[in-house]
Amino acid sequence: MTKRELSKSFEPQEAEKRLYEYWLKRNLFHAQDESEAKAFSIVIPPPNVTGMLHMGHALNNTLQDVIIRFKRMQGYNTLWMPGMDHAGIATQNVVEQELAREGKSRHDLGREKFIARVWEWKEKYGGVIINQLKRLGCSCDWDRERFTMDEGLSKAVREVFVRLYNEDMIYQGDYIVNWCPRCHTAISDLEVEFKQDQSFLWDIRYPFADGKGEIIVATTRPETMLGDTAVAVNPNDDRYTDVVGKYVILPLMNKKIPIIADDYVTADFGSGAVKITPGSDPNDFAIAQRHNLEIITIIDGHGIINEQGGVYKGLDRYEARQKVIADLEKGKYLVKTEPYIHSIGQCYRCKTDIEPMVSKQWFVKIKPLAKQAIAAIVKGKTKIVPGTWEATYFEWMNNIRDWCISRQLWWGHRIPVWYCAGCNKVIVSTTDPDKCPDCGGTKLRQDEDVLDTWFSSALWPFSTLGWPKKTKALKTFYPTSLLITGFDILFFWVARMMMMGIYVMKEVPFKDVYLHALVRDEKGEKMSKSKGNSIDPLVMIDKYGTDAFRFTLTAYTAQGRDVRMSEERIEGYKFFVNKIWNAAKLTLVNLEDFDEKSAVIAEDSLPDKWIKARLNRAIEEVTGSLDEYRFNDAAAAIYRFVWHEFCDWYLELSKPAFYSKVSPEQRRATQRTLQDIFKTMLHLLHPFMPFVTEELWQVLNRSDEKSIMVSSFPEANKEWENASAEKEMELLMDIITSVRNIRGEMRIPPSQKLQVMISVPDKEIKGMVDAGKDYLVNLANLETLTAEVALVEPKGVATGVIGSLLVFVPLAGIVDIAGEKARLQKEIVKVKKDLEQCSRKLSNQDFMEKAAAAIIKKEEEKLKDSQDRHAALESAFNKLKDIEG
RNA sequence: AGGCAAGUAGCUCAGGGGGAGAGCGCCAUCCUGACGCGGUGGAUGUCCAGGGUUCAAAUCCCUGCUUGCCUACCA
Repeated sequence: MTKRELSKSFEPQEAEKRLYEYWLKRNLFHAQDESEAKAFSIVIPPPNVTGMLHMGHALNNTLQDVIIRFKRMQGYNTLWMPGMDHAGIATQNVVEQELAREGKSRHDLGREKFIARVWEWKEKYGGVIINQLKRLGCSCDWDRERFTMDEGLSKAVREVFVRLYNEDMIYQGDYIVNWCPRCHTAISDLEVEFKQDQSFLWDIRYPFADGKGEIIVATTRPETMLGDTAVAVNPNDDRYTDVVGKYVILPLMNKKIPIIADDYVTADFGSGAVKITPGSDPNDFAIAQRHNLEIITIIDGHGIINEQGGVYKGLDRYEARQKVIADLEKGKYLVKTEPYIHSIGQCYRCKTDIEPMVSKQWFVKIKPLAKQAIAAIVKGKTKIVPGTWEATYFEWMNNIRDWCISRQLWWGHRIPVWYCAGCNKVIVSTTDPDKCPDCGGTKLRQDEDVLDTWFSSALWPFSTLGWPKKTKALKTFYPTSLLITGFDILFFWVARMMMMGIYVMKEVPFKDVYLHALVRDEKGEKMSKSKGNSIDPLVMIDKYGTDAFRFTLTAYTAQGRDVRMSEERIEGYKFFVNKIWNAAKLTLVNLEDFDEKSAVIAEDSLPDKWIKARLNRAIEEVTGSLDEYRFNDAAAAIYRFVWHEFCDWYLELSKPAFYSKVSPEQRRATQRTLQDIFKTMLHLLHPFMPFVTEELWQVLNRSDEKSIMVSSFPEANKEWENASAEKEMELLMDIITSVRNIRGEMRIPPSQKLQVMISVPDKEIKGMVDAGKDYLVNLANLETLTAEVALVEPKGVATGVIGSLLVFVPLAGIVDIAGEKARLQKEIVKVKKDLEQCSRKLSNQDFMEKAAAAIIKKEEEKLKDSQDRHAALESAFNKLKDIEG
């Protein structure tokens, strides 16, 4: 037998690297395309290729890895599909900035060279996050790693686009879209963030064309008046019924525009009349379509006034505002200016104010897709956890608007549409055409736009598995079992995957969706670089080790709650890792001479039986909690077991088997239990703390298995259930705690061994106490212990009451009567409160008639217990009074 | 403007119709054979407020207050 030793403490930095490589080398993260085992699969929410690991990633991926390792150990053919997202705008920005430092723009390079440059950047710097995920211990099947821009996924994108197009689900048209003047692209409604802005509301006078009177309109964007093509009022607004159909003169532009009536206008806001600028406002655009109004675009893609803006041409939109206001004032058109708070749309990427702009874009008709995606949740084909999110999902899906999928970027999936220069034929094809199918012309021009990054992400659950090829992996792992992601991308991503999955695969993309909360700082504020309150996960990992960090995240993850990360708590769990390590050290020492093969083994001792029963319960709790994605409960259950049951009690209780004289058979029995329990505990801990458990398992393990991560997850063992051992042990623990309490309260030094007497109510209990004598003596630090049925209370003792059992601790020499009286008084007050509460209930007729029988019985037992306790305490108290005289 | 969630120990949070819990912190004590990153013991609560349902409410319902978030955005 080789002697196995552990270093003084666990060294995460060194071990984590070594063990991760060990797993990789043995290919343990790999899932089989085909297997007899049931499949379990998760696709990773692909991080941006430009991304760096932040707390959100750390939480998200820790939770995934916990479930993945749990399922893998349970014997599933487990796939965690990793990969990255090409992040159109973000990545293009990064490379453009790089070019800018060289004094160049992407236009200097041209499209092809620019894209080549982005790929170059990607190879060189992209995907830092993948290595960071490895440091988190993520057991992804890296052999399968995908990228949304790789060949296979690009093919999937084209395939889906063409299918949607052919089925009339994609259309192109001139519509008003959210335009980012800095990114120079359209973005979807979801990509606009609204920010409160302190601004003004300007009232402007529009004189009637016939020279008599005027109409006042209010606006937050005076510069857009240059493109006004109407003024609108509510059709039911009596003040204006006469003027509908008349014309006003648009100030500064000196142009006649009509007054129209539309329900959109609220009569009781402002003057009840609205200027209509279809080219610069989505609502106005809708009105223009209803009324066939002229649509004039006055602001170009850079946010500069164009030739339609007359003398204001060339001015930036904000400069134009100032000049328009000045000119209106000069012309006496400005009625008033009042401070006004309103919200303004900004680009979620660069925070530039959105400029609503009419342009030619591609859209997906979303309603039919949404309908099915709603039905799938209603029917329970996909379950969202926590369920409260389902309402949010329905709300959004029911009010969904067509999805603008074209982006005026270079980096992304170029739209697979070509235009024939010869006959203007529109060719939509999965492969690049070389000639026009109609006229045979070869002068073909591909659409300039690329697709929204989320378009490719929406296909992620099947595109990563090889679709459109009918791969074995697809068959085995689709629909995936679970998706774990933050609620913040419920619409961006989850909803769109649901729609696309159902549309393309005719099956939901995942059975369960677990939405976790955001990670905030201790004060509950969102972590951000600009606020300087963000905690870098990698710094935490360096400082406290991955296991402690992961355990913290898991322990924090209660359903529907934000995670308020505090470094102190991570430190606390580092101590937990250390505790496990030290328990392992003791275990190893105690197992040193363990002759596993020996057939001569005694029956389990009481602590052995007890710890097995407790472990059983812990297994059930951890498994049950993980099955329901109750991560915090799982973490709490295992923490409690390891620290407060195994370490605090079992290791102490088993010491006599190693330090005092017991039979070799008994020693072996305890060694066997110790080994079983410790190993099982490691298995139970592994999904949360992969590294330290592997390290310890390697030392402890004697089987041929390669790694704890492919060994089996514990299952509750019926033979280990033992309610009577739990009860018996509880009695002993109560006695020990009672003695310790007296010792502590009465200031009896720990070094002083005590001679304790116990009065037991009957022979059965006496039997239990006698049987547990060694444990009591050891853990309560006693010199002698005697137990007698109905022992009369001796003089000069402190009394502990456990039901009808009395513990007498002699206050040898240092009879602190006042102290003991105070202690008893405290207890008496407590028990009196219980007593009152209890008897009040039991004397309540309504309670006796209506409460459940079990509750009444419990209440009655409680009463008796309290009465016994009370009597015992009072008697002890009175006896002290007697002594005092 | 609507919607959702939450208000429980000094802090961070579990729990969820019948005896108020954990971790950290705090106090006292202990260099007991793995662990001071430890052991042992202890103190601490108008479970946001008000009303209702119930034999019984921290828990369910209503109202209000506070906070956070989401959706929409009316010039």
